[in-house]
Amino acid sequence: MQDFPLDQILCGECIETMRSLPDASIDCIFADPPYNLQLRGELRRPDETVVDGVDDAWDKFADYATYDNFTREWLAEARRLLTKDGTIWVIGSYHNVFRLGAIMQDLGFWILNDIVWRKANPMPNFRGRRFTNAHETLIWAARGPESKYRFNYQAMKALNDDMQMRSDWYLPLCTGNERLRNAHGLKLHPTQKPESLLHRVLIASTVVDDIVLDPFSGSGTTAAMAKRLGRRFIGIERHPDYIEAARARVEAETRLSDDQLAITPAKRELPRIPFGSFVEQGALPAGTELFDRQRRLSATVMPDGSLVSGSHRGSIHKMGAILTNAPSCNGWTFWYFERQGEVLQIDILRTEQAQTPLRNVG
Amino acid sequence: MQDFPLDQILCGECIETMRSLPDASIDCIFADPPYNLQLRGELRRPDETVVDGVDDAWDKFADYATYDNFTREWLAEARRLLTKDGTIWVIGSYHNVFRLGAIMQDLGFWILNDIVWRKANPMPNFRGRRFTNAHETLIWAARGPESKYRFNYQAMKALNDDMQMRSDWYLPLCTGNERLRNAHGLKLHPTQKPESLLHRVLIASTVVDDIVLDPFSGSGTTAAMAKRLGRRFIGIERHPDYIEAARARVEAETRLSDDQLAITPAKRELPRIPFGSFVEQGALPAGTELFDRQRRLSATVMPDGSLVSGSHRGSIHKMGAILTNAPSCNGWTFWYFERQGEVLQIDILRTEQAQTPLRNVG
DNA sequence: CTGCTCTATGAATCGATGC
DNA sequence: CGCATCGATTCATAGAGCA
Repeated sequence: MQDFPLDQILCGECIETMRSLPDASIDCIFADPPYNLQLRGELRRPDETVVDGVDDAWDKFADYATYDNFTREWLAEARRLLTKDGTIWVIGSYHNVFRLGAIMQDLGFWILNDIVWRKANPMPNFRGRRFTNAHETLIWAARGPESKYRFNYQAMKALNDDMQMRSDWYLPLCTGNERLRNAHGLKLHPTQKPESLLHRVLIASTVVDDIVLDPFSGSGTTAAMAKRLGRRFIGIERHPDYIEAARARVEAETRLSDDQLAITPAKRELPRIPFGSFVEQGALPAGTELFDRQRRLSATVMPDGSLVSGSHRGSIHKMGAILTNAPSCNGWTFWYFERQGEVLQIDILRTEQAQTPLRNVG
Repeated sequence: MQDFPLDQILCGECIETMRSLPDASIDCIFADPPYNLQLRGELRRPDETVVDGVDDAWDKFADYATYDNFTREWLAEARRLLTKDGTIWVIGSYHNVFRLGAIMQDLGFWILNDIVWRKANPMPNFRGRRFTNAHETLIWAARGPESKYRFNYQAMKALNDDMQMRSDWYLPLCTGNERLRNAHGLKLHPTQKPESLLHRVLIASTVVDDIVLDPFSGSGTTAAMAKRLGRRFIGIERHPDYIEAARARVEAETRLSDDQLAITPAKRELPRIPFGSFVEQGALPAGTELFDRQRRLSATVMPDGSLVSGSHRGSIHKMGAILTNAPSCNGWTFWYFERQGEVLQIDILRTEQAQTPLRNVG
């Protein structure tokens, strides 16, 4: 893989260029494919040619078929490039998103969420004939149903005032200084995506040094945000104007420092501390009584870190499950103990330990 | 058309029963087809209670192809039944909505909007493995690109405090007293839709006496709201329990008077929470009498959130101004209503709401 | 009646690791 | 691969119950 084109915007056709990359080499894909259907009363094929004289149903179907074939081809390549546990984001509007989603399912992708980007400042509907088209849809999918995909749950929660991030995101359009412009001061690219959108996508589904591919790179928002957030990137784009602007944009971008890149870690990724170590260290000596929140159940701590209650003996988890007749139980949050007259959840021991330098484990 | 089954819930299979109806006989269709959820195991909340998921036989399909065939068949029938200028609403989630949309396009439907129903109180993601699935999608489509479809633009604008109604709608789930229950106090139907959703759909895309078809009638929300709003309806349902409950529900429903049903071109006004959203959600239902502090003036609430008094019609602000001969008026503090024998300023609705933010924007 | 706490529940594709 | 074990994880509402 010595010639793997990392941190570059490649010039070429999307499908052809993807074919030059090896299997299972990409951690995450963000794709903003052409919509190009039924705009301004004329239909366009993905290659930008105009479909003429289409007002019967057959021609329309023929045109959908052309779009579908193109879509199936690039999505199949995308799936080949993804690692086993990789995920893909595809953005679209009602013109094309239903075709995208159906083809993704047919190819074996496993949809995880559909995300609604609610635009803070959408263009109004000037003729008053429809609802203001105030959103676009992102499809987030794993390579397949068995993928152990990455989702930085705690980071998303932190981004949303410590509440679960929902599937509807309220973000402004890309305007003002963020919008790339040509020499005439006109917008360089018709559909430049806001950096905030890519920020959330990358923070949610990738980690530092992951490789991110954008097969329709355009103005380079994905590449720029990947660089800023310490991810590696590959962009594919065929228009020289866009490539030139995107390369300059990436060049001007600065990678944040490692400190700045740290996100709220998932608890399951923190070092595991066995309950027994607190018994060993005397924080919770053998013989201590534990009880549940309502103080209806109790158990005694044994020297090996197991609990005993009546004729039952087992781990903090197993004993919680047995005594409540539940299939499973998180003992850390189920059991309480008393310290200096205060009733405390045993999970507090792990929290306290994480803050003190005294660490024999992990 | 003498045997045309108006204002009835028909018992039968969806496709077969639709075949018995004549071409071009329906003005508007609302369809809530099976979602093909593909749930695998049991899901528990963090407190170990079990989530009552959708495990009914009607939602199980062998594979995508089977689901697609079913979808293509009923949608083809739906298109045959629609008048030339008729429109259809189809609701779904990411499990099925992409297949619905693509097949609709293939059949010749012309998508007008995709509407996002943002749920005010969705079920959280209990395992922290995805974004909270906090919305469902409605596809609104005309029979074809040449349809001169109906869109009550001014009514929608009036419902949204005189700003264009956007494609993202924020509405609560169907819970509490609105939810139909069986003899055991359990929910009768696993997916009963809120009345506020159908209220907005019908006010947006139909007029009084239009014929509305719901091929998956279920608990009868479409039929009930059609009756209340003076539309004619046909429901199709195959489960006897649902039919029985829906018929009783429709029977108990009252049609609003013609005065209350006239929707209007409204004028201007601004603020944060649209007055109309309280009408939609039933906090201040259409037909409610409002009056001023001294109870000298009064006006009636219309389904689109406007007020009518004598020959005057307008927003809560405009009507306050007109009736007092003032240049302007803050309708929120001018109008009062009665609730459980208590006289309350309508502004209290916003105060109550502030604790549970209900807005279409922001 | 009031105000507070407690409980129930909603269209849900909802583990990871080690033996 | 199967199986056992560890242990991570929830938000908005409505309504009941209680003081």
